[in-house]
Amino acid sequence: MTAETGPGAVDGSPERGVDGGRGAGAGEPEDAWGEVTPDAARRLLLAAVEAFAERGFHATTTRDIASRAGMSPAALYIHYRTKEELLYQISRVGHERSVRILTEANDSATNPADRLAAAVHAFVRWHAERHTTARVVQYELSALAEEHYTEIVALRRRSEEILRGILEDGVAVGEFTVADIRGTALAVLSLCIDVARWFRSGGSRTPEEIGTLYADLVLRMVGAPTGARGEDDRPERRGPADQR
Amino acid sequence: MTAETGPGAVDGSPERGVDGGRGAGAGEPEDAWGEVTPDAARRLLLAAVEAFAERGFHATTTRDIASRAGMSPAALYIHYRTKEELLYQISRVGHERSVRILTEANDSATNPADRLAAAVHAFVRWHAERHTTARVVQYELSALAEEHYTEIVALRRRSEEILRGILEDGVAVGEFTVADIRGTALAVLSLCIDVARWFRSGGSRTPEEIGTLYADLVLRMVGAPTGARGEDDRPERRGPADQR
DNA sequence: CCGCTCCCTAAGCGTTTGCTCAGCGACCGA
DNA sequence: TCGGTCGCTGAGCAAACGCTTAGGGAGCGG
Repeated sequence: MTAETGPGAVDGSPERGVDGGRGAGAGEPEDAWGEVTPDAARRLLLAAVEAFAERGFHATTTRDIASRAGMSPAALYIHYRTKEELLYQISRVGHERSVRILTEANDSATNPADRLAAAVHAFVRWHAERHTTARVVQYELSALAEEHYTEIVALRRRSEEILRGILEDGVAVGEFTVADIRGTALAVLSLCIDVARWFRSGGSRTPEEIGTLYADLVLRMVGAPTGARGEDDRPERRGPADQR
Repeated sequence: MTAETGPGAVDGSPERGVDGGRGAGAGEPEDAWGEVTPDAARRLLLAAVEAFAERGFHATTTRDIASRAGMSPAALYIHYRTKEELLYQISRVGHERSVRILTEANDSATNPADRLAAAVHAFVRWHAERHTTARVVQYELSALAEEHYTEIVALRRRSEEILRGILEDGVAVGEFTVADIRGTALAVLSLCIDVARWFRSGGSRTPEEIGTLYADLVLRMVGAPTGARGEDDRPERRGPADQR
């Protein structure tokens, strides 16, 4: 009666929630969480992301989240059953987004080198652009409840499999030279994820630039000929998504 | 009176504390913190490392730390003034160790490729071998008090400078091909550090193996010819920089 | 106008938190 | 034998925590 499963839009059918239907076309909402239905629930989610990223889940109080959203502490519990559910929604949506980014990049080309470059570029760019969200998504997993944790871990395994698949294909067709495919895939993923830890908005590099740098570094890591691909970075063009 | 600055051995002269005098020779104590003087203080430090690594600083209670060390909650405050001071000691000793590992590796050879390989190998190996400690050292910084935080950040900058220095030398003598030295140095450091996040003791790879893998990956990232693998030509063969 | 629903708040619940303090037993030089 | 120090404990304090509950006011169909 009070709050059965949190906000309807986020907890609804698997494809509803934040990122509508592959709206990559034109002006999609700048910040994620753009379509969480009760407006107050969206503000609370956004406030929680900021607070969790800044101080960590355990150091964040429900009073802090509520006041950032301009509400009383009790208002939180109208939209979410617990503080942990807030983290779970953030984590779930973020991981689904990660998997989708990798999947789309993987489908954007046929030869492994282009697929790998596109995947790393898009993945790294997301971690830099949305580093606040990504920090929570990637580094607060251990605060999830047991059931939620296992669900999220399954999504993470999907990401790892996609990346490993690209490396396997690349080795198979002779584009890559990799001795330890599984270890290298893990290292690449780790390299990309850690961007969320150190990236700051005021820095000298844009997310786009870091994406390009990292795509090049990773191609070198797998022994792909690097000089060949000059400016082939248009698997999907995007708007000027530079601000939140 | 009660506890002025914590345990004397840790807070003593800069070179005392945990890792005595370059005991690289034979059977040095397996765990770090081997020489923290009051035995109870060492047990508390060890307990804190475990607890912080497992649940994070904020989710760890002083009662949990004390009970892991087999003591009452009050005993903690005989050796440390606050819970944060425990974290500070762990962080400081860990970062000093990091800088020393990088410094020694940097001095272990003359040509940049060997220096880079040795640095990455040793740094990664430490993060895997002592992943419990390293996890606290690398991922709980934000819980430090302001004054302690700035002190630690200075140590981290030292690490970054050492690595950037190697890359600059390598580019200068033509061993490396790196467009963005600063960005690449950051990426390499990030790659190594993140080992502490995902490494588990039961895994299929030993710290030694991961160190070797990562040294190879990083040499590729900087465009250095990798001597060991495959049929690549050999400009200068690398010494046996495998041991430590 | 009524009466219902939906959001929201003020107040506060029971618990846990970091930390304190009086005191006690073991040890030790005299 | 004795007084003093050291390391530690049992009990507990004030504050902060996650979360609950009773109730109020704006909007709206009738």
